Amino acid sequence: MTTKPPTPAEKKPENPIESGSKYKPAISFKKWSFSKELEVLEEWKTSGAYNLYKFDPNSKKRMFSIDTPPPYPSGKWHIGAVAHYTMIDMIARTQRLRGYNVHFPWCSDRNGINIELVVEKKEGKSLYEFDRAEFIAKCKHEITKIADDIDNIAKRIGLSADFDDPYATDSDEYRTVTQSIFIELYKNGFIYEDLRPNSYCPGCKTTIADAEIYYKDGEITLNYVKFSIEGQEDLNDPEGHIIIATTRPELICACQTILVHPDDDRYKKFHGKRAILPLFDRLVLIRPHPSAKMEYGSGAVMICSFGDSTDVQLFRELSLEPIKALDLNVKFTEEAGKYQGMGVNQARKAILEDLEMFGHLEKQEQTPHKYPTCERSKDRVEIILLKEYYLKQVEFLDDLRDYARKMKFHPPKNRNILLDWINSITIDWPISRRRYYHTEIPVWKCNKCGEIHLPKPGKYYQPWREEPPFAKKPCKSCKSTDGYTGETRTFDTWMDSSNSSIYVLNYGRDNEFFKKNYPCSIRPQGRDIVRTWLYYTTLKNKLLFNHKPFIHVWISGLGMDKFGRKMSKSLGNVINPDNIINNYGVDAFRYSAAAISHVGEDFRIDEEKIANSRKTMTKFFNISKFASMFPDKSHSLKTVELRPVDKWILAELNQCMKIAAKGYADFDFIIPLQAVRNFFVNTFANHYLEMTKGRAYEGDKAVWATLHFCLKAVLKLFHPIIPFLTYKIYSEIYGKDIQFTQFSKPIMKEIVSPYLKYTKSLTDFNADIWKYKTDNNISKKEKMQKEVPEELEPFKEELIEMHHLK
RNA sequence: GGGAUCGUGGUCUAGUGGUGAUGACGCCUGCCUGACAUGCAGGAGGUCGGGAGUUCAAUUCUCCCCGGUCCCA
Repeated sequence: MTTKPPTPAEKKPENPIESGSKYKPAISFKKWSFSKELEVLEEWKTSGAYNLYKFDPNSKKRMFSIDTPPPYPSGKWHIGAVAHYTMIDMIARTQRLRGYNVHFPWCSDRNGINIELVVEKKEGKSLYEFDRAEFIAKCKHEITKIADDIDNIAKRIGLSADFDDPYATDSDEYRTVTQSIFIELYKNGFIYEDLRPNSYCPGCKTTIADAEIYYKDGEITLNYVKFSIEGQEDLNDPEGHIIIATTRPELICACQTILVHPDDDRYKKFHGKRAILPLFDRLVLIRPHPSAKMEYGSGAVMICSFGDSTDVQLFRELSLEPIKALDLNVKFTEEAGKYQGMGVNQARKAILEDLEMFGHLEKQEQTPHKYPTCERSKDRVEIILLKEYYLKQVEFLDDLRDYARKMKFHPPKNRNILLDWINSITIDWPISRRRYYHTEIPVWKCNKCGEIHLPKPGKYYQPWREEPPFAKKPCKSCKSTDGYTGETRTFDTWMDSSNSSIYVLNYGRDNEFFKKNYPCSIRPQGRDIVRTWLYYTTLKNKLLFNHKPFIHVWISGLGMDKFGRKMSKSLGNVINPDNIINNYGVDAFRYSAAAISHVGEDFRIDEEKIANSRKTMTKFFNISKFASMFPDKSHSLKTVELRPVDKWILAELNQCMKIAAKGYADFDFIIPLQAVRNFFVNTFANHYLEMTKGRAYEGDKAVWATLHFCLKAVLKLFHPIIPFLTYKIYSEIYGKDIQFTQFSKPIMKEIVSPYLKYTKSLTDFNADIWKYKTDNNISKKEKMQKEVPEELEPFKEELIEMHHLK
C-alpha cells in the first residue's frame, strides 16, 4: 500500500464547506474517525438503545428469534469467532429493519470439560483428587473471570443483543430445564441404562459420544504373531500355527475369535479349528468371515474386546462374550493375568517382549493408521465396557432426515453436512459422563434393588450431595426402606446445549409463550458443530415435539489466516481482536467480515484488508457529508418535479434495493454489501452527484429530495453491516435512531423504470469524456467541444454543465 | 476405498450455450476537478482447474481426471 504525502493545506482551493457557502453540512464534524464509535456506544447507553434491544414479548410485530450460540469462554476470543458474532448481529439488525420484533438473547456456555481442564492444569491435579464441591467452586470462579472479557468485546463490536438479561448454561435456572427435559424424556421411554462397549477417554476419564471423537493419522507397528493350532502345537510347522497380524497385541487376553477371509486359500485348512492364545493358553475358534481382508497383514485377524469399533460390531454380530480387559483407569484387569495393573502401552511392550521370548513374534512392520482421539484432551480413545445412560436416536433417523430437508439452510449445500452425519449414526447416544462441572443427572437409585427413581421436574437437583425429595418413601419397586443413593454422574454437555433454542423461547418457564412462538426462527452457527449442536438440537425437538427446531439454519465457515491456514499458536498467526478493533475500528472490521466471502465459505482474515476498509468508511462518510449540505425538510419526492436524471438514479436505487433485499433475505451479506457499495460509490457519487451538483448548488429541490431519498435508503441498507457510521450520520442529519427504523421501500417503479436503459450509455459517455481529457492532459474544468448524442437528449443540460461542453 | 461440496485475474466476487468474461481490494500511470489525495481518472493482470465429448458454437451441458474442504469406512 502506498500513500502519497498529503497536499499542504495552503495549496487547497477553498471549498464551499469551509468557505462559508450558504450550504453547510448537517453533519457536525469534518472527518470520520473510528474513535467516534466509542461516542456512539456511549450514546446508545444513555439513549436507551440497549433497552430497545431487549426483547418485548408484548410487541404486535412478527417475532424473529435467534438462537445465539452461547460463546464458550476459553481464553482470548478468537478473531474468527468475533467475525462470526458480528455476522449474527447483522442478521439481528437486518430483521429489525425488516420490521420484525427481534429476540437476540445474550448468553454463555459454561458447562463442560474445557473449564475443568483449565482448573486441573492450574492446580496441577485431576478433578478426582479434589473435593467435588470445591472443584465446582473453582470452575465457577475461573469461568466467570474469562466470560467478562467476551462480554466487553461483544458490546464493543456493536452487538445488538439483549445484554440486560443474559443466560448461562451453568445457572440453576438453565440446569433445571435440562434436568426437567431429561425427566420428561425418561418418562416417555426415550432413555435407558445399559452395559455396552463405549468410547472412553483415558484423559477425561469418562465415556464420550461419537460426535466428540476426532480421527488422527499416524503410524503404528503391525505385529505378526504366531498362534498354535489346537492338537498340532508346533510353531515351526506351517500346519501347526496361524499367523495373526495385529496392532493391539496387548489385547490378546480379550480375544474371542480369529477371522480369515472365506476365499483365502492359505487358511481354508483352518476353518473351524481352534487356536491357542499365546501367553494365555486359551482356545479360540478360527472362522471364515468377509470382514478379514486378505491383503492386510497376514490376512488373519484376532477379534478382541475391544480393539476398535469393528471389534464391537463383530462381537455383536457373532454373539461373542466380551472380556473386560481394561478398567476405568485404563489399566488391565485380572483377565490379563501377570499383566494386570499395567497401562496399555506398558502392557504392549511387556507382551511383545514375552511373545518374542517364546518364539511367537514372527515379524513387525510399520503401517499407516487412523486412530480415534478425544476432541478435548486429544488422548487416544479406548473402547471399554461400561454401564451408561443412553438417549434413543437410531429409531428416529428418518424423521431427523425429514426435518433436515424442511429447514431452510443458508447456504443450502450445508444441509448435507447434517444429512451425512445422520446417515452415519448406528448407535444410541450415551449421555452420562463421569465429570463434575456439568449438569447433574437427576436420578436416585434404591439401595436394595437399584431401581431408578426420578424427582419431580421444575427444580435443580444435585443427587451427589442431596437427599432425594422422596427419601422417606419406600422403593416403588421392591418396597424396601433401605434408602437411596444419588447418581454421581453428569450429562454430556450437548444434553444441555441442545436445549438452548427452546430455552430462549421460555420452554418450561412460560409454556403459553413457547407454544405461540415455537419453532425458533434461526440457528446461526459454525460448520464445525453441525454434528453436535445442530444434530442434537434436532434430535431433542423430535423427541419432545415431533417438529423441526428451526425455520432457518445459518451455517458459517471458519475464520482462517490470510493464506487460508487455521490460526494456531504454533503457526504464530493468531490475531488478537483487541488490536484489530483498536487499530481499525469495528465498522471497518465488520465491513471486511461481510465482504470476505459468501455465507458458509471459510473466510480469510487479512489485516491489510481491514485496514483498507477504513478508506471505504471515509468514502461513505464524504458522500453523506455532501448530501447533508442540502436541506431535506419542506420537500419530498412527492412535492418536487423530477427531471430524467433524478428518475434515472431512483431507478438504479430500486435495482440496488432489490438485489440487497434478496441478499439480506438469505443472510448472505456480501450481496447487499457489493450491490449498495456499487450503487453508492460507482453510480450515485461518480455519476449522479457529478451530473447534478450544479442544480444542487442552484437550489433545485428535486435534486435535494433525490439526494436525501437515496442517502436515507443507502444508510439503512448499510446499517446491518456498519452500524456505527450509519447510526452517527443518520442521527446527525435526520435526528432519529436508524436502528429502529425500517428499510426504505422502492418507489414509483412505473415512472422510473424506463430510465434504467440509459445507464450504460450515460456512464459510458461520461467515461469517454474523462478518458479524452485525461489522455490529452486537459483539466476536467476545461471547456470542450462535444455534442451530446441524441439518445442522451433527456440528460443534455446536466451533461453540458458537468463536462463544460460547448 | 465410498460419499458430499467447491475450483473464474494475487485475493474476494458477477455472469451467460454465441460478438470485447462483472465489480471490489491490491498493483502501475497521470491528475487537486465547487464531498472526498483515506481522493479522481486511466491502465496492466485471467488457457473461466485439466482432458475428452455433445453442439455450427461451451467458462456455461455430459463424462473422466486433478486439486481444496468436509463426512464416513
